[in-house]
Amino acid sequence: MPSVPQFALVDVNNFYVSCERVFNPKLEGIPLVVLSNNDGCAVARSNEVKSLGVKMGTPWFKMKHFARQHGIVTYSSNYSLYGDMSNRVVATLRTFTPDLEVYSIDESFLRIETVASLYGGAIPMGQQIRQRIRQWTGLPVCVGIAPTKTLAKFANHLAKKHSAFDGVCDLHALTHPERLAWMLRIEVGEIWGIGPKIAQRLHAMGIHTVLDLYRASSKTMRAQFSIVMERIGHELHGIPCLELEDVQPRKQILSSRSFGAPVESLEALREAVASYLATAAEKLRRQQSVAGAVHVLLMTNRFKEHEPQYNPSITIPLNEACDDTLRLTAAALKGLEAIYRSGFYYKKAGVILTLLSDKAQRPVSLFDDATTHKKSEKLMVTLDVINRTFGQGTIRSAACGIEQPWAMRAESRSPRYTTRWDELPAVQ
DNA sequence: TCTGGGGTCCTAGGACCC
DNA sequence: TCTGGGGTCCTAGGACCC
Repeated sequence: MPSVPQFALVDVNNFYVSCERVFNPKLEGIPLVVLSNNDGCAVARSNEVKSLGVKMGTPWFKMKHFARQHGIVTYSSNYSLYGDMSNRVVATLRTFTPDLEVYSIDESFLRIETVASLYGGAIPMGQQIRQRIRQWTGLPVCVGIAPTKTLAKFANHLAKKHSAFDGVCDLHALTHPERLAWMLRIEVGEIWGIGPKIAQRLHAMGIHTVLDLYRASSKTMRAQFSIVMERIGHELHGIPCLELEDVQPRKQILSSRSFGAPVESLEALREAVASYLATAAEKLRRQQSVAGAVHVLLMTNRFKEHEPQYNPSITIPLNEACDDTLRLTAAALKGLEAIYRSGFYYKKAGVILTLLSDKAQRPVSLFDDATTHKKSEKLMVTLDVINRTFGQGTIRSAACGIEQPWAMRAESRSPRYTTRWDELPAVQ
């Protein structure tokens, strides 16, 4: 049995952009961006857009003119579609091995050392993964393979950026001098866990490339930075410090949105907070947790420096932890009323469910009323089933409002092709 | 006019205890 | 003039990820 671990990182290329192209092949080869919520920033860019020099996170209003000049096509984000496509990719990966960690909406880590030989080795297995995902979902992926997760991320970066790898880079297959040569070519900030701040400090210490970091003393790194950096150092040397992780229930659940236009009135804020809370509570029940407290926050527009700023927040503890939307809504609105001040233009509101615990182990308080409990239980199950079947918000509390004039902008969202019967793609 | 949303982990520092 | 030592717990803030 091989004793060296082999991690494979499978990552969809330009995920949101690729999802749009699956259902609209005319977009192939055309410069394309997908915008964040509220049509705020560019969060996904096709290769054509990347080579035009548009950076990740560029505010849309700043690039609108440039986009028109270069024929860039834009879409609002369509999370129903991306979430569903993501599930299909993961289901496809599970046909290769159950030993898998879903790391993000478009990335999964696999342990492949025990199964790679079934496919004729790691690289042929990587190629079959690419081929099968392309055939079953229409999405392009790249695969990085290495003895640690950090190196697998690095290998994936190489597979993406250098066509010589044909979409699959296995670091085991390179000689030691070849690996060092690649490390010399890549900037240290590309390494998983090295963000802009730490990259800057590393530069100041004369560490510019991955190779520089690879050669730095782990003692110095531990002293200058934290245990996280020491771990990165070990991982770069092929000593695994990170294992595949099981899905853990969230420790907090946040739901927040910027408004389509500034909001002043308490009434509108009440609707928004109630709506966000409904989303968060649905996620809470899905992971079978109960919340012990509700945190509510408001924000004014931080980019308008001349306008008065006010960013209050408050935590409302609950007498007993629960997952009931109506009771959580009451707590959230109580919090909102406590922090609301008139005379400000609010840009964003949010709720965070915290002090989460396993519902099955929920402590029963002295004042627990079994009848009320059962009713709430039934009501929430019914609510979730209806909303899952007929679409989010089909049944909601009256506090969420009807017109919702504060709702975010999404001016060019594609149809939810795979999750709504009335938006199925038509074939001509 | 227009600038996203949802997470985790680590550390430092303060409160508090004996 | 001169004011201990050792521990835990909690929180806020900062860093990172996608």
